[in-house]
Amino acid sequence: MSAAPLRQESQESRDEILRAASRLFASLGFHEASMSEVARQARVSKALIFWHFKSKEELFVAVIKRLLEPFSIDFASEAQELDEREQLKRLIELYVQFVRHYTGSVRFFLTRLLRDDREQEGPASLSSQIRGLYESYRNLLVDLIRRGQEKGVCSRRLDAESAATFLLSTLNGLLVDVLFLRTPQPGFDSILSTLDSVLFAQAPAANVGSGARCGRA
Amino acid sequence: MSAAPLRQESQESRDEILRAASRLFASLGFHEASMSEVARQARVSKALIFWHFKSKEELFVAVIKRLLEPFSIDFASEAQELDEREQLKRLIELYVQFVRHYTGSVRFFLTRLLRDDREQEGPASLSSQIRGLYESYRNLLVDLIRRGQEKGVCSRRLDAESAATFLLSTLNGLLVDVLFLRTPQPGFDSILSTLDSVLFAQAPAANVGSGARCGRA
DNA sequence: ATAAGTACTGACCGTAAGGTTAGCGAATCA
DNA sequence: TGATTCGCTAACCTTACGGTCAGTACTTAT
Repeated sequence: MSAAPLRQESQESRDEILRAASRLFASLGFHEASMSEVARQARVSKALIFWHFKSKEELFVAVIKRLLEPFSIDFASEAQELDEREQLKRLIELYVQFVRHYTGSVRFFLTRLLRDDREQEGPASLSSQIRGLYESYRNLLVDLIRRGQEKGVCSRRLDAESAATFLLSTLNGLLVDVLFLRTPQPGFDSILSTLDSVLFAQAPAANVGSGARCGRA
Repeated sequence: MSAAPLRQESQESRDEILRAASRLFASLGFHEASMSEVARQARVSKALIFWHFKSKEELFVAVIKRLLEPFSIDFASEAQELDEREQLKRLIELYVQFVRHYTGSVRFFLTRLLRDDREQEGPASLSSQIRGLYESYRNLLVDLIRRGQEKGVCSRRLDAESAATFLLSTLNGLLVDVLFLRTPQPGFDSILSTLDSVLFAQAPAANVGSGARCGRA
């Protein structure tokens, strides 16, 4: 917000605050994380937090903004020359990697999505942003599957929309396992290879046999 | 807890409190729901709550206990004479119905699961109870699939464990859709029928059955 | 009748929360 | 060299929380 140039100390303390706040909001949620604790962990006075951010809400928004950054990778631009099947696999891999890498943030976002009822949820709200991100990932999948189907790479048993929904559903189920049940990724590989065979099986599933394994690393 | 017989008034106010508390805990979570608000909504004095339950924590536990009750249906006892395929479909249907019917409670439980870190999580903790419930549902699935495979009703492409994991993963994904993204279950039916064909894979696209339709109004 | 216990309330308490204010030392600008 | 702005803090304010307590009407048991 500040258009004026900041001295370096200011930036440093601001960062320290944001880092502490991220940690606390992520592990405790908005309401249970107190400003005093943020101040303690950032080793600054509580008043300084209110000098940088005019309210707890504003600090929260700043934290969110920071956490959302790594999500904005431009999927589309990467892996342009791969065929549809490989691109699809890459997308799935990205999803899995993302969840594994940013588990804390993802948990945080999910907590927000769970809490935010249909309440006044401005288009700039966190929930909306996350839903938007999710939608664009989904659209990428649909496009890719559709193109794959046109070229005969993907199974045509389902229309592209349904296939994407199914794929996402399974991926989200994986996410639930990791985040909620904390199972040490149990059927990860087998699930992914099953997905693979559902998506790419030309012939009806019965005779896919061994060729469907198409293993991940 | 009170072994002594209660007069009726006592039971009524106790129920009223539990009902208000359920509502508030479910929509706001433990920390944001205040005892004063519970008292207000239950139309009793705050002190009465502390007469019935000796702390907020204890009230919370009582609420949980009550919310968990409907989950303890004995799946195994019902639909005994159906064949494996039908039983499996029934189980899936139960899951879907359950999520739709107890959406509030499920959201509440998920919130808890998200929050409870590896912290002191006694075996009697809510998280453990939920995980236990989930495990028994899963075991039911594995058994059923295994029996189905022995009788040649279920596809043998995956071992029973993997198939159950896959099935659950997809179901949980559905749950994510309903709870987090609040999509008006778009691919519900198509997902279920895809699942069906993966599990039973003899003939593609045998519909998962009228019971699973779960039509929205 | 009376003593004991049940079901309940209004007023109160200590604590911790989010947030404010007055002011201090150091850098910046005139 | 002042005056001003920046980066920061200790102390404080208000509010709302979980929880307590003294007391009161009503029921039951003796």
